[in-house]
Amino acid sequence: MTYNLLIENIKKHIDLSSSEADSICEFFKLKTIKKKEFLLTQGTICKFEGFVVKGCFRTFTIDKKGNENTLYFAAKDWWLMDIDSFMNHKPSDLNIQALEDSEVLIISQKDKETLYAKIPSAEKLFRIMFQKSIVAWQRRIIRNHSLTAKERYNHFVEKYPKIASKLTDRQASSYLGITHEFLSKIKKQP
Amino acid sequence: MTYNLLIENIKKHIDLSSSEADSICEFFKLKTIKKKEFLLTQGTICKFEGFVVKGCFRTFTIDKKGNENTLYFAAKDWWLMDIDSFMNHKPSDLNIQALEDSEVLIISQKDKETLYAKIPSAEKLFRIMFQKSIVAWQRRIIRNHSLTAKERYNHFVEKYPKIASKLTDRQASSYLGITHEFLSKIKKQP
DNA sequence: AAAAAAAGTTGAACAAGTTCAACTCCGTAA
DNA sequence: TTACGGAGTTGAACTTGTTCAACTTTTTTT
Repeated sequence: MTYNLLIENIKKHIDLSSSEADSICEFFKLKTIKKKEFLLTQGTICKFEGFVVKGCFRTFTIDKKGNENTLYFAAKDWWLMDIDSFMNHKPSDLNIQALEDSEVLIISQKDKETLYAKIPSAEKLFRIMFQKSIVAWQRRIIRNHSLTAKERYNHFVEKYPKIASKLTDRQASSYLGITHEFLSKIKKQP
Repeated sequence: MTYNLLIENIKKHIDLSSSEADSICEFFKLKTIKKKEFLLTQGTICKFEGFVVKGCFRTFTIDKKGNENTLYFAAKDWWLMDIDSFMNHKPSDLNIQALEDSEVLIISQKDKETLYAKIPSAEKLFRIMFQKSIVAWQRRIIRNHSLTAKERYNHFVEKYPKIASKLTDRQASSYLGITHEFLSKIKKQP
């Protein structure tokens, strides 16, 4: 069953009775999406939170200079949303695009509120998930400031080999914050 | 009273009865710290979470190359901690140093657990605070990738004028991810 | 008030990363 | 099969930011 992955993911963060697990799962609906299609586009309001069960996504923004900037990739077992747009009901700065045929468990904004209200441990679950997420963002800032582009590339490939293997160089470079031409040159270095 | 600032801060995030507010405040103790003293040093475990009521702090790490890297500044009305060390009871990578004589409301690791257990809305409070924090970290990543050093400097000074005015150029540059020499050159540009 | 230490400035040489243009390679649509 | 568009590669010129060293100014310590 496709909900097992979600339950296992939740159990990494908090202890959960199986009845609670089932109640949580009831709020999520499976959504199928094809390669290159968008789950969210810049300018629209993000009305969902998603958990990837199959495939891979890229979350990126296009800045004033027209450059694509990838915030993160989300493969199987990752969560997915524009947290700012979702929380504040405001137009998103982000695009979320499927890199391959994918499946996501989706919970709507409204259902998320109900989930928090009805299942007390949900607050704790997401509080802990968000804490862990902050740690990851902080580490990325430090890496961006203290490592060279080549060191960042090596770190990325070592830490996320499965995701890295699915990407074009252009996609990887937009995550690392460099041009694709420079990534090409980096990869040739000894 | 010094707890008013904390209560007002909390009310920005969730609705709170005055009895709940008082209960939360009871967990926090005032700590005074002098300029240049450390609230946390790299290698020790962060056993507290803090809320600044007076003064200003700098949270930074020293990398393998010996460079200081500032993760954030925290002035009055800001929260302060090494979230990774606090959460996982592991040695911190961060230093937290007072930039001037300061006062912080401190809650211990243990009391934080008790707070979550005894006051149900605390989970929601910190869940929401962490959400907002993630948005800020994500925006900083995007800025680091899409803006030049000069643009990042201008943004910083415009967005946090009070903090910026308290800093030496060296401290500001270590936040922006550039050398202090280059910041000096940037500031002279027209 | 003097001395010491830390912070800021400047210039020259250098390294890291970008831009642009030309070319190649590959998958896929016609 | 062709041709077309997207992805990767490469080189030359360029821009951004670093390094190091010397110097000045400000702050802190004694």
